[in-house]
Amino acid sequence: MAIASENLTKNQKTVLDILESASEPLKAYTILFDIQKKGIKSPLQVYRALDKLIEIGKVHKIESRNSYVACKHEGCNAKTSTSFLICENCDSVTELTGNNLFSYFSKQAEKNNFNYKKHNLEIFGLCENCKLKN
Amino acid sequence: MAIASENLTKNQKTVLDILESASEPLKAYTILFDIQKKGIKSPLQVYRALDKLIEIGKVHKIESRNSYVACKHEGCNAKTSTSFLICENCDSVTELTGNNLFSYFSKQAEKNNFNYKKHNLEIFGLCENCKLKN
DNA sequence: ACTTAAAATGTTATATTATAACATTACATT
DNA sequence: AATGTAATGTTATAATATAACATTTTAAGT
Repeated sequence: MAIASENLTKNQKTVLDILESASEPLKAYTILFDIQKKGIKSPLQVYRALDKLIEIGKVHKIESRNSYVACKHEGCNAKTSTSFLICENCDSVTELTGNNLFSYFSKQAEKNNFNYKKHNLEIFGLCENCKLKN
Repeated sequence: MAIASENLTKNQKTVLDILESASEPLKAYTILFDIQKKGIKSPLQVYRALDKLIEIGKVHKIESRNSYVACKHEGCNAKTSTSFLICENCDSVTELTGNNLFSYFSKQAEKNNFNYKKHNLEIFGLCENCKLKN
């Protein structure tokens, strides 16, 4: 059975909480420093919680920034594939959904006789807010 | 004026050479160990060469693997955006080109009122060779 | 309830990836 | 030759992530 957020362990909940209350992606050591009062003392405890949360799809990693973000989509199937819009000005991140991405990438891969399994897409630019300001 | 490969410096040439002769992406410290006989002694020398090569578009970074690959496209405009097919079995990497990716991502971004600047796409799966073997 | 296997934890140490700081050298353009 | 920019060399250190191992918690079956 899939693991729901209800039966997360203490450490996992602690890490997920801080990611969910953050408006931007957080780095592992930022998470660590922020929750040391809650009994988490070592990097490994953070990384282990992150690994689990990523595995069940509640958290995604932004590879180009070594940072982590909570998934806001209820039934997000991004356990494997992820697609983000990343603002270069304010570092905010929006997750793209929709299977059109999946089918588009499958096709691109097929053209090269490549068997698509999953993907990671990071689009950089300016978010709506920052577009207006500049 | 754009910097062509002819006027690369010694360190830059050394690093580019090893990347071009590799069949897979290489990690920075792998590069370092492989070229210590050529006078490069410190990580920083490798990273500086990589930075320059990336800047001029001769090398791209595979973010999810912290590794670097030489660009095989003559007039590659991927100084900013990159798109890869990455084989999970043999770690080989193929770079995708074509502006259809650009226009597709622009559209995806626009749907979210996001001003597209560049992207990084990593598609994971099985390359043609490994598909046949499995 | 007891057993047991799997998962999670706590802890210390260490590996891996990348940059800071600063003095020096090469080199193209005046 | 003078000058400014880029590149280099070197040492130290920052930032990111995992190894190893002993212990505890949890969940599932009997």
